[in-house]
Amino acid sequence: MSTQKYKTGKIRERNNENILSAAEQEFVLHGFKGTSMQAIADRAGVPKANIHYYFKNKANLYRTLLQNVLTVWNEELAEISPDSDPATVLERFIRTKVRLSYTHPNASKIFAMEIIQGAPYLKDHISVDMRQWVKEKTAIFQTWIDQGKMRPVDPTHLIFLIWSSTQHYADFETQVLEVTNKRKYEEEDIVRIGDFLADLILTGCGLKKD
Amino acid sequence: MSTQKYKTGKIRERNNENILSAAEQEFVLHGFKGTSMQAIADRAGVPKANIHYYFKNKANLYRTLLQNVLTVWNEELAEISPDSDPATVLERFIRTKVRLSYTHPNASKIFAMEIIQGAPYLKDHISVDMRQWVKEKTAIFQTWIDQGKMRPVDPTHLIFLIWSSTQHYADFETQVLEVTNKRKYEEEDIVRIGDFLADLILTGCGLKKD
DNA sequence: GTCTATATCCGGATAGAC
DNA sequence: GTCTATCCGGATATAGAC
Repeated sequence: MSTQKYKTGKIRERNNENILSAAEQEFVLHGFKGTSMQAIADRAGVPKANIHYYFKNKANLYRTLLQNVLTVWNEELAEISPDSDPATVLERFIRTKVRLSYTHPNASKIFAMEIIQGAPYLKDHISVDMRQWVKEKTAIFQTWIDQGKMRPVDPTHLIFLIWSSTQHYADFETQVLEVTNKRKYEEEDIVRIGDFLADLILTGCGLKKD
Repeated sequence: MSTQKYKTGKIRERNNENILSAAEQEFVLHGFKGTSMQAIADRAGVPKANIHYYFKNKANLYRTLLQNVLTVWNEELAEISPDSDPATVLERFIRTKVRLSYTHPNASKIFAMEIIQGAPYLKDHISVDMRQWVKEKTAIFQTWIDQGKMRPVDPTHLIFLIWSSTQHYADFETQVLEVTNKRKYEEEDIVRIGDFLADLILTGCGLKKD
């Protein structure tokens, strides 16, 4: 800082972003242990030693990325109130998660691999924050069920269903694109996926007219 | 073979199984690149050099495991005929996949990580066999829709929904157990999950009475 | 703050004794 | 067929010149 030669850390900021972006891609491709600092450095276009200077070590860099994932998801997922209309809330929830799979596929993939491998860096977050989040949301779903506003489906598994079916389009992108013979998702694909999932799940919950 | 000292490869067979089982666990925990042959050897209780003697190299061992996954899935997933009852077929498909997530969680996890990382070893299988499998099944779903036997939902995305929602209980086992505050799945959990998914998806497809 | 050079250790794979 | 010893490239991390 005292010897800062450039205008207010602009270079540092850019380097930071480059490194985080490069790390994200490498961690998706090879997992935490399988990713080398050298590969991240090469992709980011900086010397390997700089990454250690910025992030201390590999685990710290990885934790920063995981934290970013959780932040994005928290910011985008609107609040749910028991007074809201169930169909509206569920549909917006589903469509938001589908869109996040489209806009932040790597975030979803890193999170998925972390969980699959036993959540060594996220176990605390899951057993505290995430459990609390699910508890609050299922309570609201349950009041709707008690009021006869929706079919009596298990609220916890409903959340798992929405999580899994939406994140699938990010995590299993390769499989989806190969099976449907596409090169990449288009805006219209995302709309159609949202249409399909909202329609089927809302119908399954007894929240559709027809 | 010529210098075989033990009864007809019994030891070799046991070693093979030990190595495969150990490798499965290590690959789930650390991914392909992140897994070391030494760790597999330690877990299997054999010298590292033996694994190279049995499987030549790491990629070969990994490919063997992937092949086992595909074999298990193919064996267990019953055939679907257009003359069958849609509700019966879909419910059996869902419950079979839920049970496979319970009985073979590591198989599902290795497959999931392989796909998330871009399917470097399975791309061919996906773009040929899997695409063909989906093509056949969606054609059958479509005839049911044309005959008015089920609601007009997109058959391809219906398959993705069933895949994602069922495999979720294997791949995201850690998250599901932490959120629901359980130590491990019990037989009754599997039945309840099957009940929930069959009920919601069949209702969503218009295949339920009430 | 940045980057080169290096220390130290671990990776996959194999040679060769048994 | 089994296992010890070893090769050698690549891993994380840091020391120290600039």
